[in-house]
Amino acid sequence: MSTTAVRPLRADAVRNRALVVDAARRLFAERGLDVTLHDVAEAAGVGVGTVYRRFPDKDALLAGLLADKFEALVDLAETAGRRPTGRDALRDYLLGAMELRASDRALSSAVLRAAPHTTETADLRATLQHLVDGIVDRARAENAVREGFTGDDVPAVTSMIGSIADRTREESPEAWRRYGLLVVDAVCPPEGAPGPLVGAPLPPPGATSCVVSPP
Amino acid sequence: MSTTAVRPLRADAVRNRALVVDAARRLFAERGLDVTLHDVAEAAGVGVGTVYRRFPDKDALLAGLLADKFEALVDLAETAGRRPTGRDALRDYLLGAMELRASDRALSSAVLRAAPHTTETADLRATLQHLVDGIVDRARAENAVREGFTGDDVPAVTSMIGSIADRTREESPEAWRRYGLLVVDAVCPPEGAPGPLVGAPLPPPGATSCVVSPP
Amino acid sequence: MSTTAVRPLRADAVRNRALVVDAARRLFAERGLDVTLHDVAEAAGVGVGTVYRRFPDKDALLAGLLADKFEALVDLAETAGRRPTGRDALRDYLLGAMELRASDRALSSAVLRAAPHTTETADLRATLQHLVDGIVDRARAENAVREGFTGDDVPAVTSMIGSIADRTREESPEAWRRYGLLVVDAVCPPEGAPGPLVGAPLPPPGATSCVVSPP
Amino acid sequence: MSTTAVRPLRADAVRNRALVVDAARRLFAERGLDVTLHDVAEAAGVGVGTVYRRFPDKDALLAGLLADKFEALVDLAETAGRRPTGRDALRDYLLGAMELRASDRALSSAVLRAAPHTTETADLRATLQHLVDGIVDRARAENAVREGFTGDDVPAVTSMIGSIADRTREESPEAWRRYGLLVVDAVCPPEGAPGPLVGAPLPPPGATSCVVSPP
DNA sequence: CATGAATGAGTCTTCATTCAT
DNA sequence: CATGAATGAAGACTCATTCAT
Repeated sequence: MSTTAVRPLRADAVRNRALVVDAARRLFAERGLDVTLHDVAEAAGVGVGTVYRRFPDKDALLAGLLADKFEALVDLAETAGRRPTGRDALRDYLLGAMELRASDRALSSAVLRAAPHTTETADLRATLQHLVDGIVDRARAENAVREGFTGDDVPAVTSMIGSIADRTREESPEAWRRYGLLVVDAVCPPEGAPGPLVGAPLPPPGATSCVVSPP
Repeated sequence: MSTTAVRPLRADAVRNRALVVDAARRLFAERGLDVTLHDVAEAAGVGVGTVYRRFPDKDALLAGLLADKFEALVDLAETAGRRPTGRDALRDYLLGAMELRASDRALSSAVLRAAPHTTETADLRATLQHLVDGIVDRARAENAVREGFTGDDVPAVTSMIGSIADRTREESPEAWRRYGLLVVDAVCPPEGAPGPLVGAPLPPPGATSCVVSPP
Repeated sequence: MSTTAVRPLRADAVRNRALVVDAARRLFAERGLDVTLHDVAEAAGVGVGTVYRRFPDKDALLAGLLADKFEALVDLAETAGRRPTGRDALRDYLLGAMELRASDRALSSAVLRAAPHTTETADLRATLQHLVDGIVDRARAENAVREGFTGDDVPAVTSMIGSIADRTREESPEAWRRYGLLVVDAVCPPEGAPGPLVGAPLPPPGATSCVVSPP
Repeated sequence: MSTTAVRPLRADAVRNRALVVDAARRLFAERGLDVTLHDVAEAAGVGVGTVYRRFPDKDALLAGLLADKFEALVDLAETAGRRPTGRDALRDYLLGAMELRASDRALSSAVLRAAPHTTETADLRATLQHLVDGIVDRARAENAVREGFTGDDVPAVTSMIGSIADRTREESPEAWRRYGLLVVDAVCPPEGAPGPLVGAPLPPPGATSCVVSPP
């Protein structure tokens, strides 16, 4: 009846789940989807069995992380939504979402998989979509959006940038911004004329040297 | 695969090599990098050993496919370069490159890896880069390019779209065009004002139903 | 296998580890280093994975077996060391070591490899060397040793005989004794004059018939 | 009718066979039995098929090398047999045979296998055995041989030393002499009292440092 | 005859997942 | 409930041997 835990075991479970999720987030972000669940378990300081008790399989674990990300996106959408203009709100949200996506290597891979979508994420998705639609609608009302662009396009442009980030995370973790801004400008142009691209082009894949920023 | 063979392969070897390459291209395009070389061999109708005879390892095979793609890109750049205006040339090339990239799932993954870059691909890359730089320069001379954009940015924007294509190849193989055009417009705006986005937003990842194009 | 386990293995793990070690010892002894770990696993009645769980790779497994043998040698050296004369102690040890070595085909091969020497075996080696040096020193004090022979020569003469045993284990498992005694006599002559060689010459390699002992 | 080759093909064949045998001898001696027949073929400058045309399989090739060695041993036995005393003849032969054996890593491995004995080697073996028996008999007549030792024991003691040589070829290619002489002295003592062992004990297997010779 | 292309069984090793303790 | 031991299906790669050119 009360909200205090009647069964202490539940508390342990919660703690363990958190440990696993934290470890998984860290490892997946660092090393991508190739981490084994043994690695996750070890990093979390629990046995593999415990991981499997909390998450039926690897995909479920990814879904859990995904849920976390959706929460962060919801927060972001709420914050961005408070900007006075729709344009700023949309630009803030897009860049913020790209940033989140860029900070986590596993996310794109996870998104590609069919399985990881649970009811938990479904609910969060719905909430998020609603908020984002609102933001896009406001910006459109200000004539600040490329014609035809809708809230449903947002994940696509975000994940596009994520793929760039995945490729460059090691050498220049901020390289994605150049293309992120390009896309944001294309979707929702800034107030004045867009300036030159920021940052430097990506070193062509396979090149070992890093190109320096042009003057 | 290459015109620079040191010694002409025997007739049957050539045929088998082609079989392997074709099978590999098809399987990699369909199923990504996870295909085993056994699968490739089987699809090609040869033994695994034959695959390993032609390509020391999996990466070498990917490098071979990559070389093919680079050749196609070089062709594309040459064709596009013949357009009267730099603007058209650049837009043609970008869309064409996206198209090529979209048609082959393995390509992006291969590009991410360090190994598959051989001298063969390196040479092709250099040629390609030269052609593309020329195209971008022409377009810039016409003031048709987003300020700051260079030839080195081309692979990045192409691969960005490729990642979209990878996600949607199954359900709607042309979905990438919506975002491809968005990006092309951002890099090199069309003559008049850009119209509305083409196609429909992506079905949000995880959704099972396929959204139909709005009227 | 070792008394220095950092953390006691679970009961079933201990049992399985023993099964693996036993099977490995048997198979390696019978068929040399060419047994696969699948064979070992099957003979032990466990899955391959279990073998790999206990021993990171094949060399580690060999190192484990080696450790066992070193323990046996240490025991032997202790027992032999209790003989009243250094001469008897040394002769006992040499023959005993040859006997151990002759009973296990994998041992020589394992010794040839660089990898299988772990800290565990290193410690045992040190102990063993100390004991053997003591025995040799005692025998030398009695003037019972070939001039120049040291404790460091012991492994060499033992392995020499082992190579003979490897070749003859199938047809006449005791054939090595003839040469073992020859060498022991050379290193540490018996009290009186050495008698005739024991046993019969080896059937020349390649001969199919087995030579019988001369009267 | 004449001894000049009527069929030039035969000449080619002989040349190729020699190329293969030379390459094989070199590679097997250097790297042991693990060399592939591709390596042999390449080193010989011929195709694999040619190797298989000359030698039905790997074992047959080894048998061929073995035949070479037997020829060398026959030469050696003839030379040694010319020494005035049986003692010197036997000691010469034993040491010489050990030397031959020590110079070739593949030999011991080959001897262990059942297959490689062909009629060619069988004949050579017989010749050799006859010569060696003669040498041993002469030495025995001089009372210069350990009682019970026969010509049939010669291969055993030689191969014993070979196993030592195999283990030490890399680091100290002459290390086997210490034990070779020990065994020769045991079989056929020198005129006076045997002096101290020559050379230094083997570094215990697994040790990285090389023990220096005692004063 | 020589060549080297093709074969495919066999080797080692990894890892997602299950289940006894 | 937590643990980590056990499982075994793959996967990448090798190489002795055969056979088409």
